[in-house]
Amino acid sequence: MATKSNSDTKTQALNLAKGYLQTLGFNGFSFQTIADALGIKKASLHYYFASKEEMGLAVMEDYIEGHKVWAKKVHDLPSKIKLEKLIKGFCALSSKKRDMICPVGSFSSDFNTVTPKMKKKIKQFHFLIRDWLMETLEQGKKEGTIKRSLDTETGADWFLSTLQGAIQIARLRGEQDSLKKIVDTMLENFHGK
Amino acid sequence: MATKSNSDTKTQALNLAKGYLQTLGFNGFSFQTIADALGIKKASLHYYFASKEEMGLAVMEDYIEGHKVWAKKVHDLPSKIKLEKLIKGFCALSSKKRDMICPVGSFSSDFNTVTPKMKKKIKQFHFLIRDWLMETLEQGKKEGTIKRSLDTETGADWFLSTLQGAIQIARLRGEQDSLKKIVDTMLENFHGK
DNA sequence: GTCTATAGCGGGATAGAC
DNA sequence: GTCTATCCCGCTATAGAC
Repeated sequence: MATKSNSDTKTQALNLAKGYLQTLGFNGFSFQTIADALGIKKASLHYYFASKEEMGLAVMEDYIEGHKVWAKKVHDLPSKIKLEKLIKGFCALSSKKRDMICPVGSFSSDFNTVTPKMKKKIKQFHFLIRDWLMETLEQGKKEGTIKRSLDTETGADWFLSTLQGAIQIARLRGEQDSLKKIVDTMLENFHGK
Repeated sequence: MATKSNSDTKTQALNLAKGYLQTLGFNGFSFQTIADALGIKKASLHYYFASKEEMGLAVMEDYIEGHKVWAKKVHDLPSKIKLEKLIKGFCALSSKKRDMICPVGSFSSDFNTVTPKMKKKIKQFHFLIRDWLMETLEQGKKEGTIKRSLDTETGADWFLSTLQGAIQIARLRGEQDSLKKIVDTMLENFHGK
């Protein structure tokens, strides 16, 4: 309560939007959905967000800022721990009854239906994570926990593809065991001399 | 023209639906979209498909039958070639201007918005491919092209996750180089003693 | 800041003529 | 088999009262 209230309507709406985005996709929820959850009328939401696109952009911006804050927090940790923490974040999404997928992945099918501005923001978030992953893999190579033979760029892309795909497949199946096994196997393959 | 015409309206509609599914997602196209492409009215499509759900089910059934036919065709080939052919199929989706993603992946964000029957069909298709992959990895182990140390189940899941994620990321970025590099790196990791 | 009311569109779906 | 016409619904968005 020192800085910003977490319970003001705009913040609540934003958080609800993030949840719905990751469970139903951007086209799977509406102002009505959020308004119902908040107990207000959908027209009232336009006071905070002029359009759904604007809300979508705010949501993506929130993810971007969130990652930046998180990245600072883990900055001094060893690569191995950082990667584990990133994965834990992904796995938490799909755990028991949350039924969420990765924000970037949630746009996978809707991607061709959103505005150019939205596309740009989604890409921006994707590349932010990718850059962080590349740095972290480089760090791991220096620390001797990541194979030097693994190309950093391809490694980061493979890592992201695997996580994004595995979390979707886990939800499709309604289980999380596969996700954990895939991730463990991937890490074993990335680790080494 | 011996068996079934490929140009009858129902078949054309089905093929259009498959294309739109993989580019726009299931909720991203409508009867109107297909009707426009065919040059008929949307009401006429209800003559072939009672509902959109029924059309969706027919689309998934078509993928399932298509895979079964394909699997028979490649049945006697070595594992290594089979895997390459499967991957080639995936990569062809995203190549130049097709802009498609994998059918299963196209439901990733829409999954929680479709009917139980649809969910079941999507799962059925997913497990069909997965079973085929597991068999093919086993075959590869016998033929000495796939590492024996790789758990078959986890390997198949990892393979699928990677492909599904990588093709989505390639489309997001508007390039295909990453997809090729990821796939090559994955195959290198799967191959071995 | 939240409301009611309404406009305009596009979706799925049906009835019935041709 | 394809058409017109129509229905009902949910969506985004706006205007203006409170």
